[in-house]
Amino acid sequence: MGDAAEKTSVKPLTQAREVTDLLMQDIVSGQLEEGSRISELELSRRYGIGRGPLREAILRLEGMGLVVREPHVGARVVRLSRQELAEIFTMREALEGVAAREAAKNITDAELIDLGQLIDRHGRYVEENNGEAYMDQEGDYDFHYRIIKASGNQRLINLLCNELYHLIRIYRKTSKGEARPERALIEHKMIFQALQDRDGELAELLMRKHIGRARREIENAIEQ
Amino acid sequence: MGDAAEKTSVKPLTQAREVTDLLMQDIVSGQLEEGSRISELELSRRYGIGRGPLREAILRLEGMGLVVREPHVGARVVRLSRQELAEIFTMREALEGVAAREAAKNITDAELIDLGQLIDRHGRYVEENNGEAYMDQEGDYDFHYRIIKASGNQRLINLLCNELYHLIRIYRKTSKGEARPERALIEHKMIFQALQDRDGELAELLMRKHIGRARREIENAIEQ
DNA sequence: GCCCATGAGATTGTCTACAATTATTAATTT
DNA sequence: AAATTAATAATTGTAGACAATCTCATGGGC
Repeated sequence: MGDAAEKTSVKPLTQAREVTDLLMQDIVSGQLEEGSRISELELSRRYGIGRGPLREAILRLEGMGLVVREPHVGARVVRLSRQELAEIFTMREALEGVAAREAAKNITDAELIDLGQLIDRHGRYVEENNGEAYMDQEGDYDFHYRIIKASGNQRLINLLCNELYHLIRIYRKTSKGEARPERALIEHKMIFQALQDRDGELAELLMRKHIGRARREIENAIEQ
Repeated sequence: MGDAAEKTSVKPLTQAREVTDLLMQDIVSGQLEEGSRISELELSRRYGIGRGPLREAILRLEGMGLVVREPHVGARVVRLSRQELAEIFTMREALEGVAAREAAKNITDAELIDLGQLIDRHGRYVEENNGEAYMDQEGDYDFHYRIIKASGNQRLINLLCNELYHLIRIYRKTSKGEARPERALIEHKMIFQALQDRDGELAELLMRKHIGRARREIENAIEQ
């Protein structure tokens, strides 16, 4: 019961850590657009800190894949080609698949109820807005986040939610949202049913199909 | 056709990058044992550099998961519990599964021949040394590395070979090698056959079973 | 007119010093 | 004697200055 309390170490915020979050926000929100250079001097002045902490922030974001750095040249916001994005989705397919499988084992009844309500909201929204994407896809990601979290695998959660999803968010702003939200809703419902039935194998299979469809859409997109 | 040449950017080596490799070696080789503190001043003196580049090295290793840092306290070599290691193996199971699937599509005939020879060497070694683990497991990892590389998915390659495997190597030195090398050899042969047959689905299934067995051994290990 | 070399400017890499925080030790109190 | 508090030492966080490298513009040669 105390396993949650153990992790409750309130880390003191250093400038470097604060700026890491700010810089990440600027990147995933599109404020700093993909491929644009990141000047240490300029950003350190903008955030009102020295170059040291800012370099630490850049280093951290590089570790997350949001930033690409080249010696003696500098850092740039990452720019993903269609193929690289497809590679990420291939990984996501596999990882969220196991996340769904583990979630079927570990999800609590309370979490299941919440998830069901989320799907209901999603359904009403699609109905009322006649097939429009749910809240700019945020609702869709909410669904996925919850299942990932319910897996209980801390490393899986971290990789998917704190690394891959940020990368996907960068790309997402340059693309239209879910192409067929009704279809997504149906698949969500099926996955939910599998979780309710505690059928891990089916949950994994369905999740992989669900994400695989998105990957294929990316791969089939013309140009680049 | 020039896609390979594009990536051939010979990055200049900065002190920070050199020391990152040195420090990583010291960690994965066990020179710096798991859980031990990493003093910035001490290490910067040992490597003959300033604290700045050393901090960069630590930051990078933190991004790879080899080092854990706490504000105002310092960095330590990561220490994995049995459960955390099992979590990593769960991810590896999924990721190497898709790697095998992709490899079945993309592996070249030349790579297949090399892989076959590696298995033959492995087989002779096990025969001659009567069931002993093959070269302290390095041969086993060689097999896995090649399949991962053959997948062609750059991000998958990077995550598995440059992050997860280093973590596993830290743990490995405190554990005995493969428990049943004959069994591993059989499974390797089956995976190889699936790759030869270009049967991606089967390759994935076999790879997942293969790694799943290792994960279960970890989970069943007593204590901690 | 185009290509290559040279040099000024700008940016990143590194070092040193200082500030802030934590860990440790010693003294004091109950 | 044990526990608490205060002072000291050690370590990390941050800032600023200098060195090394790259970029870009200018000028010269073919």
